[in-house]
Amino acid sequence: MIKIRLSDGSHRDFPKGITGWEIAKTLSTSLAKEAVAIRIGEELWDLTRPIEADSDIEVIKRASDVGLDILRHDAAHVFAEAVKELYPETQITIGPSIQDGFFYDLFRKESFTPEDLTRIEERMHDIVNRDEIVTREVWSREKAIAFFKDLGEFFKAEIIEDLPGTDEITLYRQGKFIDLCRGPHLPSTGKLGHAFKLMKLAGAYWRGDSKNQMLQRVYGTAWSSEKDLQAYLTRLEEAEKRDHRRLGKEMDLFHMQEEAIGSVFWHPKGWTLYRILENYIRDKITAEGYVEVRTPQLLDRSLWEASGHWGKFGENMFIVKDEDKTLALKPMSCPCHILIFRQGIKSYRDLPIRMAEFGSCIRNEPSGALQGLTRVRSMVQDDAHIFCREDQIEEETRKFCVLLLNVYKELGFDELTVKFSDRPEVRAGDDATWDKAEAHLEAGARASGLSYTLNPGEGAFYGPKLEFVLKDAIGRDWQCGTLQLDFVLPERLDATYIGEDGKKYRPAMLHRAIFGSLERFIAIFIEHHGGKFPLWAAPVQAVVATVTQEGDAYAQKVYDTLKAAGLRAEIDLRNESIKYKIRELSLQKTPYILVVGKKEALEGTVALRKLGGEAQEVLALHAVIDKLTNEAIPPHKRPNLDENK
RNA sequence: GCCGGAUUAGCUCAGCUGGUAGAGCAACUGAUUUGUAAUCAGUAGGUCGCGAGUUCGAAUCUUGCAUCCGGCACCA
Repeated sequence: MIKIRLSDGSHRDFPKGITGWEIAKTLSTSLAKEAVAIRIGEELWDLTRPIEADSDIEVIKRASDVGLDILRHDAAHVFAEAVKELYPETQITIGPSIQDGFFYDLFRKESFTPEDLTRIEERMHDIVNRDEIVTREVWSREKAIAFFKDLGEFFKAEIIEDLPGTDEITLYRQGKFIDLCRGPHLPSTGKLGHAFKLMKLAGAYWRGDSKNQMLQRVYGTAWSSEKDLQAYLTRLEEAEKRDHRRLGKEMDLFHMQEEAIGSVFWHPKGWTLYRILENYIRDKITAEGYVEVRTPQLLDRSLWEASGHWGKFGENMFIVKDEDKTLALKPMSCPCHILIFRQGIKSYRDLPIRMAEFGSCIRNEPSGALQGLTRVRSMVQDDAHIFCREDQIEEETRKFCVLLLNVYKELGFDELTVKFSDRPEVRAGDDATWDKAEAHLEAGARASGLSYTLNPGEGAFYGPKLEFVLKDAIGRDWQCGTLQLDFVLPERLDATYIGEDGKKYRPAMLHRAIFGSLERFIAIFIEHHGGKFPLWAAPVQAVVATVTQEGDAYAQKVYDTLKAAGLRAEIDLRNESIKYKIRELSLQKTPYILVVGKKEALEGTVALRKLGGEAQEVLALHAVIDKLTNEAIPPHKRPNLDENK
């Protein structure tokens, strides 16, 4: 007999060699049904693997995070089995579980078509129905390598060859299919169920390296129940409805076209939104002691060579020839800000200097990277560089973090994660400089009280960075803000200040942005709100709509009053039914519709209808103005009741 | 840049195996003067992304290019 301690703390004795599944069955039949694996100590085991010694175990249920992960991995195996049955000439490579599902990378001369995916998916359902027993086998490394080479699975053989350490590897067999895998897996393919779907076909490089062979990647989604699968598909549809490219067109905010790929044509409403957000952030940084500058867009090659950008990003810069000169469109503003800093002599008393610019930057992004407003070639950064003494780094870092958190919160983003990215392989500056920079930035991050995760090797070429990732209304992560500590550029471009002792010193430079690029941030802002902007940011805040032409004169008066109160209003006098106008204006996501007819004209009132609201409110005109102007105050100009105490 | 898919009226889309283009909405004109998410009727609108080829004949087949979409790689 062996002693098993369960996750609720209770102990039970079981015969040696009992399996996790058998234990689950003794606990309850429903638990056994839900079980997909067990956790034994730190390891995850198959349900059918015999337990030989005293252990702590926990039954993993299919709907749990770990359970789903296992389920999705099983889906990947069933997928691979289906592929090998239908297209035996295919080599299978890796097939991990990922968020919401799994993928599998395949190598085959012919391309898979969407029709092939349908066929494969059908076969997957067959395999689940066959309920093939899944067994775990332990092989020697040599045997496994030889086996896969013999099968013609050269990618698999290469994976095994590169596995570190152990001489033994595990394989899982189901039906005629056998795959390398650490496991655990479900006891049989039937346990997977049918809540999966193949989603898309894509290309992916072998081992993630663009120098390698391109493989065919198939993405699938898999869930513990049909209901969860449906919920997921519904979530995708909802995400599609708030896609900024779609809303940009529907709400007439902007467009893009072939003649200017990667650049935006802002329409009046979109540009209004743009200016609102730009002015908002301008107000915020001005209050924090930033000064704003504007620097050139076309700069000589020699500057970019000196800064190091030419060497690292030369290929991604647009070059302009002028007689015997070579100029580049600026891809970023930092060298320019150093050039301003260098004008005149700076004293230690002048620091910190927080120099901001809404810098128009142009980068030749790879064509395949372009994506709506989120990845463009022509963008504006809410960029600023803080020149400071070494002993000011911590405080400046802390201040920036506070500002950034406040901005995100005011704009409706409540959840934030932070990543600390340290030195990349290809970098400028010596190791001692990097040691110092990383230590300072970490201290600053700690001083701000933020918790962060390490993102190794992802720093900029001139310094380590903090990356701020916000979560939108439907749970997607977006990296927007950044704070980068740089000792390298001030050195390369020779920025100095005079210290207390009259000697020259190098300032430290903090590169920082809250939005990142205005274009990208606006895309996120649109998607986060699904086009239903808070009143202060809505390009059109209110539309006066008449019931009949009898109301025209009064409607005009209401409209004039709104405009005089500084509201962004429009008027709809068209000869259409009020039903029609409301429908159209609602689809345009107009925050407020002010319906006026004969009755309102007589009484000097307005029937106020809020977007998304069922009921309307009949108010006196002045009351409507009060209500709207009050609601339209931007968050940073709103009196903060907590602080007024 | 790489892999796959798409590109038809202002928008959303239909057009099977090749016989030379269609709907809804929008626009325009007229009627209607309407009370909270589509009033009715009529009119007009397209070298089917661009170029080449096959064919008696190409939106449809082949091919090159461009852009977009989904990934991969990249992201100062």
